[in-house]
Amino acid sequence: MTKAHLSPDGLMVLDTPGDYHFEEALVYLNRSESECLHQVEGRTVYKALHTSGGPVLMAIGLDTEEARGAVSIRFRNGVPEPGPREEAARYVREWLDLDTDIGEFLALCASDPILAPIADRNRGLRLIGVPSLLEALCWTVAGQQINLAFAYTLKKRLVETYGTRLEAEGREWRLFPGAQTLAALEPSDLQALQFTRSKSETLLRVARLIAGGELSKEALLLEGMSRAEPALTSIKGIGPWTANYVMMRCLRHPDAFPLTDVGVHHAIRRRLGRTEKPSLQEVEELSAAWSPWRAYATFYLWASLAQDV
DNA sequence: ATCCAGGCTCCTG
DNA sequence: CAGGAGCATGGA
Repeated sequence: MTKAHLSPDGLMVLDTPGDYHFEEALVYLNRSESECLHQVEGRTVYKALHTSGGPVLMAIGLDTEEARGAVSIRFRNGVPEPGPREEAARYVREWLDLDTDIGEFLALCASDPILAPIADRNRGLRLIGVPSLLEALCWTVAGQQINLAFAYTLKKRLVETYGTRLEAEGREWRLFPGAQTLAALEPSDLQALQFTRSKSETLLRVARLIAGGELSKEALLLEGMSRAEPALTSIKGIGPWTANYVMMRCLRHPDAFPLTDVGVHHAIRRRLGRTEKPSLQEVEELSAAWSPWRAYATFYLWASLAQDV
């Protein structure tokens, strides 16, 4: 990965894998009308981000005319200093998964009866992440045992009530609330947004751990994935599904696997042409063949849910 | 209306 | 330890 630099006209072009599947990345990013932390317009994704130099608004191009075959960034509320610029570029690289060689995964898919047709149709799709640990945990806890539409509604309420905003281009852009802000709340504040009592307590627990420095992405990554899972599930309200979801989308462990995920079960059922969902034991057996790429298998299965494969 | 949704905790037996 | 109820609400 080479260092991204700013062209004289203000465009930052990021090295992008030659096989990157821009279209499906855009489809995934644009899957909910209620998404409030970024907005897709054509091949451009607008996203506000906190940096050490303050919030920035990015227009992120995915294979646009001004940067074919690449991901590019144009800053829309003033050009930040080199430091914050690099932070923004790093965020985008991680978010859009620009640095993973998925050759091995695709080879594995080729001989897998469940994944082969999905990989065929989505070849080159990368795992869109959630780089912020707080945001990833909040999103995942919010999404426990409810449909995705309602999960987006909850997230939107949380962001609109407690998040920060950035004014640019004549409108307001939302940023996820900071850990300190959430840590100062009471469970009833979140219950008012229709989080369940249990989810409210879990979110505040997580926010306080992060705000107090007892839980951090850096430490989890440093300790390694075999310790990250028990570290996460030791937090009340965070079970194996949530831990693996976060390991998959935030910690970027390529083999994380949310075994009990109903989306995964549904996708497998469809691929097998069944009417009944597979048993957990069957999911375990099938997914064993996807190791050490089970997180990518999961993401591809999710993508297939919105498609006719 | 009824069932299920990108689960987790707690309580049985 | 495995199995099941309760949670709490929105969509289809």
